[in-house]
Amino acid sequence: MVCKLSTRLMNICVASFCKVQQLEKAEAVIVDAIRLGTLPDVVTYNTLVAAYCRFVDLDAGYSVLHRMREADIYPNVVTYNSLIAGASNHCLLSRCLDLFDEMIKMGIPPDVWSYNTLMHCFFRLGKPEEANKVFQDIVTSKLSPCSTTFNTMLNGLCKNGYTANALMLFRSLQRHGFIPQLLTYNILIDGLCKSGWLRAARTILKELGKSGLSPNANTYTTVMKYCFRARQFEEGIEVFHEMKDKGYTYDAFAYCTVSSAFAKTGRLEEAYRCFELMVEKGIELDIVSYNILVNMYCIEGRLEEVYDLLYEIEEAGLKCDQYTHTTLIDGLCRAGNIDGALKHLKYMDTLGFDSNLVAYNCMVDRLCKAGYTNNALKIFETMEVKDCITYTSLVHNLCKERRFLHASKLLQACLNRGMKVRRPTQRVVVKGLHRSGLYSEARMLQSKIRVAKFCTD
DNA sequence: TCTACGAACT
Repeated sequence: MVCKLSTRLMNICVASFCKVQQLEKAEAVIVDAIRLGTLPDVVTYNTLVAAYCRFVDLDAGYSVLHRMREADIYPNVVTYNSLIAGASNHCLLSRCLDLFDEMIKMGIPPDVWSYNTLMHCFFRLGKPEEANKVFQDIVTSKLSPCSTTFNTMLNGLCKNGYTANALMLFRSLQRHGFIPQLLTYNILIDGLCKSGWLRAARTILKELGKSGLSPNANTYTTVMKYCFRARQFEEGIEVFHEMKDKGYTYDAFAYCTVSSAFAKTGRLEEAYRCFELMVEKGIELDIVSYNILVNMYCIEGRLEEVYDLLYEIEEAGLKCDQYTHTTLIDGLCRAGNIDGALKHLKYMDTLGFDSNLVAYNCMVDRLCKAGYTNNALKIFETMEVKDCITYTSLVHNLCKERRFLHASKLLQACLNRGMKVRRPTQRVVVKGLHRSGLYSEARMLQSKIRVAKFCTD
């Protein structure tokens, strides 16, 4: 009995250290406990597996699995779920699936948590069909779906562009007696806003108000972000004050949302003030907050100071990510230092990020805006991956230079690749072709637009 | 002891 109690106490200590990312201290607790005669159990090891997967990497989590085997402790479904989550967070789908095989071979049947995590992994990788298959499996199998199953599904549908399906699923769940949680509302409000379904988002927000639940800091931050994005500043600031009145303390998310919105609209003094408030509150800056500061310096053209800031980021033990580099590249272009931007872009290429697409797009867009369309086209030719934003920047600027035929060819290439192009962009090209007397090209483009519309509808 | 939401770059 005494031993059991001390194992529980040890586990509470280990979990507390793991929670705040102090893995060495957690390990030290275990060493001390063993010295005093208390052996770690499966819960102790599971806590470590989860922490190593979250804060280090999957292999570190896996090495704890080996340690538990050496200690003759058998992993259970929670152990594997932590590993699956680790694989999922690093987008390692094949490792996720291997772990499923491994646990089944070991006689540990996956539970609804395992499947929820797999579903989330498919959604994160942009594979909604596979995620939906997992969802259907959960619903029709003996595993009963839980609220996380539905929340994960709703979130995944929204993030993968299936907003209408998410809304339909939500209504159908409600008809079947599902009581939405605050998290469910937050997921839907953000998802609907992101897809531009502002009216539907407002309806859900109203339903949240009537549900007896109170919005939290997360809800306020989301609503605020979309007010700013829709250029409804006064409304956004109102939400900001309402959040304060309701007694919510602002966290890094709220401060970052507001200061970045101010910066984007040229209200730099207010942006800095907001950022300072965050620092005064003692909120530790993470890489996202630093990136917002980098952007503010770039907007002001304080590029020398940006380099100091990059140094400060590394000094703080953080790592510059693709946003940091992209923001700097954009800032260099904005300041007219195209050579510097190109140099940094090449440097970024060597850093091994998943994608440098946005950085390339910044280069293309800023070159176009500065009137160097041919240089932008040269960069465009070297790009392996392009998206509709790449094409749209070029098309608009070619039109500005009255190079409608070239714009039309690019627009068609874009449509042929199945990318969506905004209506105003299409109209500019068609109108330009007509005005220049290029009627047959205009007809060809219009028919391409119709076919593309038919395919996407 | 394990899963799901909000902040940054065109």
